[in-house]
Amino acid sequence: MNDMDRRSMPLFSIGIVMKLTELTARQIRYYEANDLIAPERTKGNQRLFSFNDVDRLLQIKDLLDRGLNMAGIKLLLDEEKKEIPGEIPEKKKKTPANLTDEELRGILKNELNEAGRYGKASMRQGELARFFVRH
DNA sequence: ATTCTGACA
DNA sequence: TGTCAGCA
Repeated sequence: MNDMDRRSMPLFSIGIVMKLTELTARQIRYYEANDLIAPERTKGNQRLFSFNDVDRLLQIKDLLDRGLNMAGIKLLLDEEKKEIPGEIPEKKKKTPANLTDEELRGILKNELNEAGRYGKASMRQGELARFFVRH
């Protein structure tokens, strides 16, 4: 079994994850409800989180502190997820946590334009921005 | 003792 | 997001 498999192995109860991330059970469940994480379940329906889930939660916590709301975080995480599966990150690929607030704004702006081309086309740029980012 | 879902004086 | 209820 390789390291990647280990990182996705279901190991921790929500109680342990709470201590590891300093997030409340309410928050953790809320993020799952919004598809930011997808922890496994035990026979008894209890959540089992992997190292990846914990990292993801820490990432979410950081993004939240930096002003992003659920929608904005989902956009970033979804993109990051579709980048990693492909090639091997040669150098130091930038994860949302490594981005400066300005870079973050830049990326979000592009995401906004993209989103604008689809479902949210009716919303004006400004409104869309406020929909994803606060400040 | 823990966690889960649903709901809101 | 907190918190309480009623289960498993």
